[in-house]
Amino acid sequence: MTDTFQTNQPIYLQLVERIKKEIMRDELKPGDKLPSVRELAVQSGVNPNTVQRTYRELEHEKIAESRRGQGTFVTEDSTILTKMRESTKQIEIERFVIGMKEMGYREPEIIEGLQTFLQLSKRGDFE
Amino acid sequence: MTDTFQTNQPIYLQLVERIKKEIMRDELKPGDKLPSVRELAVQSGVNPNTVQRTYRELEHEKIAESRRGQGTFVTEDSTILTKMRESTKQIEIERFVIGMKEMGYREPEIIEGLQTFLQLSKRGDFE
Amino acid sequence: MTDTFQTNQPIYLQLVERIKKEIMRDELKPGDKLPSVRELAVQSGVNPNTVQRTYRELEHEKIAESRRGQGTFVTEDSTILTKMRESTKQIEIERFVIGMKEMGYREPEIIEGLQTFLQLSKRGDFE
Amino acid sequence: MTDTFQTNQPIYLQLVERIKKEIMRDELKPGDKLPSVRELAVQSGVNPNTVQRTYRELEHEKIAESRRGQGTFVTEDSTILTKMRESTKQIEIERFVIGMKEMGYREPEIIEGLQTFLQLSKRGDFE
DNA sequence: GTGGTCTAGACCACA
DNA sequence: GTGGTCTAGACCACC
Repeated sequence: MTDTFQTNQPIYLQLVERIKKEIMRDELKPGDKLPSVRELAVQSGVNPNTVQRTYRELEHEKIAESRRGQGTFVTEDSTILTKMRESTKQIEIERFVIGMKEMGYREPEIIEGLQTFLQLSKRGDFE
Repeated sequence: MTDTFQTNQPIYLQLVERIKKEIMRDELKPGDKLPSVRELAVQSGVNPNTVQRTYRELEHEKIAESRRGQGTFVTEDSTILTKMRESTKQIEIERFVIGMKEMGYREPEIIEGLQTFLQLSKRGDFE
Repeated sequence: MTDTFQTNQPIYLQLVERIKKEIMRDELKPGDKLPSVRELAVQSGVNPNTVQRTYRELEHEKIAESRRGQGTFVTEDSTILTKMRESTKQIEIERFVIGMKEMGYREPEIIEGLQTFLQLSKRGDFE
Repeated sequence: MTDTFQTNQPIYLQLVERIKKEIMRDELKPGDKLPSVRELAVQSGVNPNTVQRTYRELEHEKIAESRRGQGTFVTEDSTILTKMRESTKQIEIERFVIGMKEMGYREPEIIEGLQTFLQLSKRGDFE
């Protein structure tokens, strides 16, 4: 099954994001084995080098750990993972609020806009 | 005065964003003249080519128009500008919500997180 | 001029080390431009991708900064560089002492062995 | 009891180092029997193949010898062991000094840095 | 089987 | 010209 990727962001970063989110959603837990480089490459319709780079990036961020001859694993250190989830949340919120304010919206408008959107999306497109 | 730019996003896009936001905040109004390419280039400490590309992009989105020998101007057509403001808002909200949900947060948590952040930022760091 | 590399360590890391040491010896100063990827590749007789990886690693450690279309530069932030020099020194010393102690040497023997070596190397092989 | 290993160096080499150091500290003496492959494997939480390779390496360096059906033993030839101790010491010292010089430190600074470190570690963290 | 490195060569985006 | 990404394919080291 070949995945689809956006063109504006590097594939390896899109893979990083995807895996991070799987971790944050608890679909991947501390110590879990990630698919092998070659396996994910085939799965995603991507060159193994690209997956390597993905895993290397995750390792650099201490989110995963590669053991030669064994595989790549989600870190056992769950505090790193909860920190990641929390900081990603904060960054996401901050970016959103600052963006909205730079567009001239004030706080009540921001909250209202958000709630309106949530209402609409409830009976509609996605969960 | 040299501005600072992020390294991960093209400078010309950062300039586009900046100008769009000035328009959305009504600091630039329909028909207003933008600085000349050379002027903005010097001001921002950027290559004139980069500013050229910025203006080209704004033109392409019908937000600005160049008049030969006169300069570049914010479009007179204010409906385009209000549309832009509205759609940017929607996109921003949608991206935020989807991002949060992909991290496993549910709607009440999203709203709560946002309000907590607004509370904290009220007595604090930035406006 | 093709360089020679050891076989036990990846080339890209050997390049990283070399550049770090040039910085620590003040042969490269804050803000200096590094050779272009392609240039260093030719100089070192190595594939450009390998140099890319070198620069990417340096960037990850905040020691260098790449600007697309312009080049790769030693960071302007000299505190990072002095910190690097100091911590590398400490690590080197610690690794040495621990290694010697694990071999059963005691402190006076370590210092004596070092001084003997320095004496010998003074009238001899290298500076 | 599972040991911990660094990820950047092969496990079998880390085991080699560990055993060599036990010999150099006289905790293992000429003729002593090393643990069986299976025993060390379980002890260290490592694949038996990896221990095999460790012993093969030690044999190759003439530091240990395997006797079919009996086990693996530290060599009786104590001259090999003293030579190893001496050459390892020299290599360690040389690597240290060269490293420091490549960082731009001069001889007096090297000695001073070392002594400072020894002072600090005396009243402190480890023996 | 696993991950890690490297090359050759292509194409893109930016300044 | 600069850096950045990706592919194809090879070879190595480890478990």
